[in-house]
Amino acid sequence: MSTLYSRIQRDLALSIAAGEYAPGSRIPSETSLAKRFGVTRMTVRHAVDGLISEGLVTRRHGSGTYVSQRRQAQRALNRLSGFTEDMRGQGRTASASELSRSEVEAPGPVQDQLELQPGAHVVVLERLREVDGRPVALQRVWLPFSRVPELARRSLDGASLYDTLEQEYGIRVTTARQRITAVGATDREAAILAVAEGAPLIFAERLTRDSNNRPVELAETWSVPELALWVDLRR
Amino acid sequence: MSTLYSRIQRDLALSIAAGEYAPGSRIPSETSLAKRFGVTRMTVRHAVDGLISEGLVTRRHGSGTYVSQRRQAQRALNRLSGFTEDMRGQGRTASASELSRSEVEAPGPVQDQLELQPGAHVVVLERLREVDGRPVALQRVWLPFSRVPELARRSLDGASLYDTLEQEYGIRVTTARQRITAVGATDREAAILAVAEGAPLIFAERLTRDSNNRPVELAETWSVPELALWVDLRR
DNA sequence: GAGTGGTCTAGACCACACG
DNA sequence: GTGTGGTCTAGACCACTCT
Repeated sequence: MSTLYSRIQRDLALSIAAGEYAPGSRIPSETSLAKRFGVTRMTVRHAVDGLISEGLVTRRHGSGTYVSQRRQAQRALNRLSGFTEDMRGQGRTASASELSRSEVEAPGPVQDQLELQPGAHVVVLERLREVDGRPVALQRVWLPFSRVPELARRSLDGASLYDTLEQEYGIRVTTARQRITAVGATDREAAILAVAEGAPLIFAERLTRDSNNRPVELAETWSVPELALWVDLRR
Repeated sequence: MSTLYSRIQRDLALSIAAGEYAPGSRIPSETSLAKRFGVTRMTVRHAVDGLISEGLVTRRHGSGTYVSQRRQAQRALNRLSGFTEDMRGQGRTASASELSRSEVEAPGPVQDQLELQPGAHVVVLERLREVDGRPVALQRVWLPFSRVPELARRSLDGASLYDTLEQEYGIRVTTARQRITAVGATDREAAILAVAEGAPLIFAERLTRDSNNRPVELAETWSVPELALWVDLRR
């Protein structure tokens, strides 16, 4: 983790967040950054590549590398990342509180998507996500009980789910397929997220897989519209 | 365009498409590919980086680089493509009818996003998208008038906007940033899309750029929830 | 012309997976 | 241990932008 390029990437990201490099302005050239950090230009390029995939800067051939315009709190879709990680990258404070935690027999659709045997059990977590103190998303996560039995009992307490999966179970999530649509808030969702009943919400359903391509997690997320998603596309 | 890495990337992509490297199997190591193509490993890595962002392969540290499963679907989903093209890829019949077409002074936010001078004019197109005969999306597109003056007068008549831009104006769209959220239908949107007023809609705002990174098109799309979006993610 | 990013070389050592 | 990808060096030349 503590590679040179990732530290340079973080340093630059912090400078941008601190306003040292303003939106629309040019960051120092790759050559000068290489000199400043005492590395080669290739290493600086690797770091800047990371900033680009974060959406923080864009390159212009022959001209320079420019800080992107300020965005609202948004979730990047290009990378599979945890919620907390995402918000931190945008200079925001994210927290999570656990609403419920249980172990149940997998409902049909969940069983299908997680590729479980009939009757298999799942751990169900419900978490409320907050950004800068305001509730922004309600999340329901289904995990195969056989792979993470302890999670049925122990609270995550705001810890990153992906970190926990990796550190305690050796499960590394690598890919996901996400479906995104719009729904009207039910009375329960409205109450939890402090919006009107029927108000539009972003609904995302994500099936995450590990490095062996086995399903790890089915996550359903209801987000307020302010927490827009964004994605960069190439032709 | 004919850089070494892009040719190697294309060669490998063709080999995968031809089934020479089957899904789930390992492609040759970077060292051996470097030898085969007569380049350094860094150049091969650049090519493989491209295959990864296309979703064609995944790397596993210490193990190898493997051809992804479900590759056709991934390609279609993570690529910048037109609406008609998108629907065709899902086996559906898409059509478009033009609701309005005009030339106006760019409103402030549009001017900002398209990076226009104050007072610059834009062409505004409104189209209704239909799939299998049902209205599914209302689209409003803003284009800099100075770049596509004739579009203010001539109907597209269902022709692909991207094809028209490329063939008649030599503008090749290459990248886009898309923001996705949920909104409630206004009375006009409700009437056009045949949903209730206030019903949840998917709202996507897309800024498309050409190969010089200059803004080409700002597109706003209101879609019915049935027209969900799919995205594949990698960590 | 000067400065910027885009590509590429020819090596090196490290971290990880697997038999 | 061997082979794989991950990182990094110290240069070089080219393509593009801006003035």
